[in-house]
Amino acid sequence: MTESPHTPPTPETPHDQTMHPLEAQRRANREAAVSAGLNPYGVRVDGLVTLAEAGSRYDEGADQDQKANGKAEGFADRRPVVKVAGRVMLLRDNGKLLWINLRDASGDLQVAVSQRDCAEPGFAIAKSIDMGDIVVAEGPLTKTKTGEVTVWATSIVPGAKCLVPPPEKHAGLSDHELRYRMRYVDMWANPETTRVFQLRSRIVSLLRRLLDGLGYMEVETPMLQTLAGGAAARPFKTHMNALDISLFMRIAPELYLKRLLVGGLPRVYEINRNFRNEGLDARHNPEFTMLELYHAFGDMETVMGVTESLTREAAAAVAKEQGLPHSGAFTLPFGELAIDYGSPFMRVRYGDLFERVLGVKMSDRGAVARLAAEKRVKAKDEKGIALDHWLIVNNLFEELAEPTLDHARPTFITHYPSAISPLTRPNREDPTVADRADLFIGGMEIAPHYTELNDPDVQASKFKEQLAGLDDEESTFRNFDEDFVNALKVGMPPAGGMGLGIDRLVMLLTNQRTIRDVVLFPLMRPLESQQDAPTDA
RNA sequence: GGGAGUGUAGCUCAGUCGGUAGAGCAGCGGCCUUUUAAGCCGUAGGUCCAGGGUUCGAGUCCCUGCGCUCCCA
Repeated sequence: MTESPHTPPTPETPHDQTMHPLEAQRRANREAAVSAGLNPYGVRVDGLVTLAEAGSRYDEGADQDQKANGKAEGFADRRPVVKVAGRVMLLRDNGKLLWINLRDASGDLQVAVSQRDCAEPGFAIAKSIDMGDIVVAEGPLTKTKTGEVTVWATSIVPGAKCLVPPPEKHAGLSDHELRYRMRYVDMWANPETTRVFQLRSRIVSLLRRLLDGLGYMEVETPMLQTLAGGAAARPFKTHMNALDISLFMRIAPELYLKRLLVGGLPRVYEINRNFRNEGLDARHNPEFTMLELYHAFGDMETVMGVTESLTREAAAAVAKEQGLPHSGAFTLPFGELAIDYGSPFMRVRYGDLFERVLGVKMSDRGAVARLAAEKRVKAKDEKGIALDHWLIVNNLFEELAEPTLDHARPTFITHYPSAISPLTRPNREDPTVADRADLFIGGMEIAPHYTELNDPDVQASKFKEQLAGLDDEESTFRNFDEDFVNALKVGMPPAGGMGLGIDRLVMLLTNQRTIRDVVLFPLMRPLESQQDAPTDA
């Protein structure tokens, strides 16, 4: 990669040999603060208000009064005085009057620095400011003749020097790679980025508040696990020196949360990171956030109700925040869709949808085989061996039936075939279908729901079946969880369980098309200069 | 894993048929006390992702690799 101010210097490339001229210039400009006796990196400042708050304190009457009578003998200026800090986004230097547009996480505000009204060294500091610097300004609020609320500075002090040239001032930072690698620039160059993460934070705290109100207790279970259970995914493996054992980053908290039901907690949830050592695309980041919850003496229906109300409440909060309708059949935009979160979520049985779209019963082996051939849906594995009937059914379902769902209506698909839900409890009335329901919104799978298996003997045999089907590679990280089966032997109450993908939910509610836009620091391939030296392990 | 696109100044982007590397913003030197992407005059800034090939000549064409983006599995 070519040398640029955006390439962090490494020990092997000292500053003085690689410094970009634009950085050198900014270092020189930094000296203005030093020679004025100020620290270019600032000091503690008390009494700051956000830029949005400062702007809202503008007093029209006091401003008019000042403009009319300001020069009169003994006139008292009643304009509110504010102290603000922000990053310099725009800078217009008219010689003896400078216009500075500041930005913070709350918004933007203009500051005027007049040689006549700003005490030294403030004016000298203002003259040395570079775009991207953080400055602190204080002064009364006024409106310019074009009507813009402005802090008329009586003092300016440095907050922090920006030695790296900021992005272009109108086009901003649009290069996706740079945006993700330098989120700390993206966040102020593109205020929309900060807004998404503010919403994400509010959504997650609302979910916690709602769950707490419903009597669920938040818990934290191991992220480092000796067995990577609870889902079918490849784990990240690490090593613990003290005990000289292998550990896995968890792929799901499920088996620990269920142990807590055995321990007597009636309703538990965890909102935390899972890690899966798999692909990386618009909907997958190797670490992602999941809300997983369990409800003792509930079932699939119980937790479906919880998911529906959590989703609706979160959507309503986002809609309200944006000044959109948030009751009745209200919607939020997602790409081209207007997703209806207000109406009751749709429900469709897997088998009914299959039959309606494909015209044959999923249990009709002959018809399914003919249909797979006709529709050219995968019916053989890599070795050319015919797939199991139910796998063909699922391929047909995922390719042809699932896409026909109305993406603008959140929909639960229920009654999955037991044959493709190996770890799930079979339905009491019809054991060929499983007590499992998946919520789909906007074409994305958001949350699976289960009536949990709590018979230790059934669980043990399902573990064994699963292990028998593993290839050599899978066998290296999957194992029989004796202790979990032992917990079930102690006795787990019947329960409903649910797992809600927080990143995908946030994507939907904030109208972002990729998971990288809702994860603050998405995983990126490291730059060569930032790679760790190879280790022995 | 497959396909498509893309990589040029700090940033955002042009670069025609293969013929001297371009613009805007940012920067630097001036002027300017009500600007809104301020304006005006002047000025500097390049490993065209990397390596190889074709050619008198490659940012441009070909090959290989790498990064990133999008789509598909």
